[in-house]
Formats: sequence, structure tokens, C-alpha cells
Amino acid sequence: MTAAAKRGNRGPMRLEHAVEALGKTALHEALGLDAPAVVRRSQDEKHGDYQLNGVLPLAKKLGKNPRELAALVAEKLQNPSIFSKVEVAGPGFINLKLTDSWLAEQLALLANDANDGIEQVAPDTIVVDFSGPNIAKQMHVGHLRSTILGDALVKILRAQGHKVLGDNHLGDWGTQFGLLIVGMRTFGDAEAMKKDPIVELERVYKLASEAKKDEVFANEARAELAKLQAGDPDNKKLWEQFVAVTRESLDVVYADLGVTFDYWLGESAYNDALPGVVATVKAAGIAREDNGALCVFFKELEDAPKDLAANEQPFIVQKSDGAFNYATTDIATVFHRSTVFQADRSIYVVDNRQSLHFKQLFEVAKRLGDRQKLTHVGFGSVLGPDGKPLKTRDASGKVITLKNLLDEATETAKKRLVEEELDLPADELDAVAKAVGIGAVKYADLRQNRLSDYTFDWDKMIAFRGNAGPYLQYAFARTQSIFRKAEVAPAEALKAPFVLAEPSERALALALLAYPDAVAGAAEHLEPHRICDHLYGLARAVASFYEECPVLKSEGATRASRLALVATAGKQLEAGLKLLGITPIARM
RNA sequence: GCCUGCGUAGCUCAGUGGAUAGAGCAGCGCUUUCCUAAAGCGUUGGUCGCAGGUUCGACUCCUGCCGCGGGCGCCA
Repeated sequence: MTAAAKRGNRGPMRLEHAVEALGKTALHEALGLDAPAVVRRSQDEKHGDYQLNGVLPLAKKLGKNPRELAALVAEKLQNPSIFSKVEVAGPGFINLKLTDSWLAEQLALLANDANDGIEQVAPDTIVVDFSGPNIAKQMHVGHLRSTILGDALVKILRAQGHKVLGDNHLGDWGTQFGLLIVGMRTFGDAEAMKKDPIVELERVYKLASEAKKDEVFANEARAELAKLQAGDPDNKKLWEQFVAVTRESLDVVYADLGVTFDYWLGESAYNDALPGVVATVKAAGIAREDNGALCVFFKELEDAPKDLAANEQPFIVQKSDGAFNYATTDIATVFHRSTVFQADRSIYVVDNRQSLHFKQLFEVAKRLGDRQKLTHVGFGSVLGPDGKPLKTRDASGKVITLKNLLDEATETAKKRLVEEELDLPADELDAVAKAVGIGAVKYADLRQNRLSDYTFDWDKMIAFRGNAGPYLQYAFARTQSIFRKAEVAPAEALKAPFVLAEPSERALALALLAYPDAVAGAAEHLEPHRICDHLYGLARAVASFYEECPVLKSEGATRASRLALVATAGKQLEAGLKLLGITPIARM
């Protein structure tokens, strides 16, 4: 039984699914076969609300005239309580217009649904691995994508009913610590370390990275790393200090962003498991030694995926000096998620540049018997206005740390709020400014397809105009403003029957009813920007509705219905913003 | 060289094999005695990189080419 069937007629449905199902039934009745109805929203409203495209490929297959076939199907679709118009058009499309009363009925289900209409699925345990910053570095704009995307994905999957574990897989182990230890001894400034430890760590790390070109320095670093990994107490103490200092600076940014994790299992958490991983890989017979390192060569394996086999690049599980690397750690992490977390799926929200590594990792994990569904959610790089990878300083020499960006966005929002001279209580000003500023930064990142590179434009990001975070917050605030004046609680208003008379009321209803499909699409493709698109469309529908339909000045059933529309829109904007990790504000 | 991603309006970007390819910004014009103008309405703007192919139908799928980026041995 499907989730929708289980729910019976008590909960709302995904509208597109519902129409698809009606279409499928009609195809079956008319032609005696099962085929997808291929239902899509109409691009142009003069073609109706939805169109059924499935007849055309069938006509080809059956060798029949598509328009005649479409006419047969259209006949079976006749149902005056659901469709006000069923029309064969063009080469064999069937245009469908839904009745106002059926829309109103569906809308009432949606408005009063506990999950805002989001389809509840059979729950999986899903680990979302995101953010994963490195020790000794401040977060910069490049870290935003993984953090924001991952956080949104956690929330979206949770909203579907999954058990989701957010895991921050910190880069807290490995070669860089040898460098840091020697670097601190050579270049460290105790005063600076007290004053602004993360900045000092970063400075020292940069110097050490330069200095490692010198063989003596590099050897020293390797020796200190070996000591650390062997459990040397002095080095362990230093390592702990580096991690703690970094963690402090990270916590400030995560607090600003409102991002939390269920686990902080960095690379160091898997140290003890690494020898076992190597043993397992050896036992599976998929690796061999090459130049002293233990490597998996995919072109030597049976049935290896073509792109992996075509690549010379081996997957190195143990280095020639016997040490382990990130491949080893990542395999251990996969095992941990399977055995300890009982995860059905793991999702890695990591830069596209690591896509080969993840393909290799997933293939190896499969060959080692892991049964999780492993997915790499990649994303493009952050580019500067010149189209090149973003510098850590902008043209004016300003350091683009994430903290600086968030602070400036908040400042700009605050300035704007003061200028507007709204009736905002003074004690709310800072919180609202923060919600607006940070919401703008998050939305600017989330609204784009994650795969494309991202052109970072500081000014645009804090312009707060058009398709931007503050516009959505503004749309929500306006809905709440109406209820303050109406002196009715939105939850009460929702209970009124919907009357869809004006075109903008109908358009708003259609926009609202598309939410469950948008969330399902975002979850299926792991693309939060689908929710951004939906919410922006909804906010526009609400704005147009305000122009055409006075709410408070209307009367009787019309007023009650309009209040219900505003309440439903407000509820959905609020829920949708929360899925994106953006704070809805009742007053701005 | 091999692998991989991208190329859509002046700029930044959407676009499930379907009808006349859409937004925002920028430009031009209009709307505030009216529930928040961070808004609304209108308008200008396109060889969907190029060439083939598959298809009733291609921005979408396939092949080749051009252009830009990323990855390519012990960093992560």
C-alpha cells in the first residue's frame, strides 16, 4: 500500500500525482493498457491547468492517429466534479482545467494537514555528511555551500519522515598536523595565540605550507606527525589545542547560521578502525601493491564502471610509508554508518572536485559488501566577479571570511530596517536584522542549481531585491500583518471554506497546491533550489492576489475565504523557509 | 592525452522529450488618500556555443567539433 493510500482521503495529495493517477486510469479504460499519463503543469494558462502528454508516444507505438486516441482518452476523463474542461489540442495533447470546487476541496485538505501536505514516506535512516571544515582554517565563503545545502537537505528529508543524522566530518587528522606542530614551534607567536588563536593558527599554517618545500622542515613535520599518531602526549596536547581553538571559531559561525549537527565525527574518530579497513580491502582481493602503496586499480577489476576503468587514477588505501589517508578513513566511515548507525543511505555534500574520489569510494564500499545507498551531492565552485575562483580577499583588500559576510549582511539589513521606520520594537531590531541578512545570504546560494558554479557578488547578495530571501520573508510578514489587523488567529481562519472566484485567488490556490510536489522533487533530486523556485512563485502569487483582492475590506464568505488563503500561504511560506534554514519573521 | 562538468537575454540564473524558451537585475514607462512600495503592472531584450543524428516533436537524448572550468599517485 502506498503512503497516499494509507492516508486514505483524510490528507492532501500531491496534485500532480493525483492528476497523473486519473490520467493513467483513463488510459487504461480507453486503451486497455498501462502507460504513464505524463501529466505536466501547463505553461500557458489558456491551455488549462495541467496537460496530459502520454497519448502521443502511445499513438506511435500502436500505429494509430494520436488525436483520435486522445479523444478516446478524453472521453474517459470526463468528470465534471474534477475537470471543468477536457480538451484535445495540438497534435494530441489533452488539456485539463480543474474545477474551482475541486481545487477548493484539495486546498482545504492541504491547509489543515499536519505536514503541510508533504508526502510522508517509508522512513529510512539517512546520514547527511556536510560542512566538514578543516582544522586551523576559518570558514570562508566557499564553505557556505556544503553547510547550507546539507542543512536544508537534512530538514527536507526529515520533513518527509526520514530519520536523518547530520554529521560534521571534520578534517581533524592527517598530514597538516605535522606541519602545524613544527610551524608553531618555528613561527608561532604566543601573544597572538592568546589574542586571536584562529587567525594565528591560520597564519602559521600558511607559513608552514610554504616552508615544507624545504626538505629538512618537511622531514621534521613527518616525524612530528608520526609521533602524534603514535600517541606522543605533548603532540596530542597540541593537537587538542588546535582542534579546540578551531572549534570555537566554527561554533560562532554555526550559531549565526543556525546550523546544528547530530554528530561531529571527524576523521580522527576513525583512527582505530584503519588497520582493519586495510585488512578487509586486502582480504577482498581488490587491491595490490604499487610503488609501495596499497592501491585499487579499477581497470583491473571485473565489471568496473566505465569511467572508473578508463581513469588511470588508483584509489590509494595505504601509503607507501604505511600511513593511512582519507580513502582509508572514508571507508571506515562508511562501515561505521552501516554498522553503528544502521544507515540505509549516506549523502555526501561535498564539492564537485571530489567526484572521482567518491565514485571510487562508493565502488570500493560496494565491493566490500556495504549495502548503503551512497550518494555524492556535488556542487560547483564559488567564483569571483571575474569568473575565477574566489580570492580570500576582495578587490578592496577585505578578507572574505564567512563571518565577515554574515556580519555585513546583518549590518546592511539593520540599516535598511531603520530607514524604513517601521513599527518594529527596538528589542526585535537586531534579531530581525540578523534573520534578514543571513536569510539573504543563504537564499542567494540555495536558489541556484547546486551543480553550476556560483558567481559570488557581495553587493547583489545584500541588495535584498527581487528573487531574494528577504522577499520571501517579506511575503510572510505581510500575511502576519493582516492577521494582526484582522484580530483573528491564522489557525482559526484556516477552517473557513475556500471560495475561488477571482483569477488571482485561483492562481494562488494552484500555487499553494504545488508545494507537496516541489518538496518531493527537492527530496528526490536532492535539490533545495526546487523549493526556492516554488516559494518565490508562491510569494508572487500572494503579492498579485493582494493587488486584486482586498482581504480585510471584503465581507462575509469572501472575507473568510480570503483570510483562509492568506493563512494557508503564510503557513506554507513559514514552513518552506524553515526547510531552507531561513528564519521566517512575523514583522519586518 | 584520459576522465568529468558547464555553455540559455547586456549581467546573474531557471527550464521533467511537448505547444509561442522563462525569472531576477540592469533599461524604459506607470502605480502609494488602499491589509507593509524589500512591492505591483506594463515594456524592451534570444542563432538556447556550432554541426550532424534519433524522434510525430529536441534547450532537453546521442555523436563530433569549438570555448571555459575541474580532476588526473600516496593532500583532502
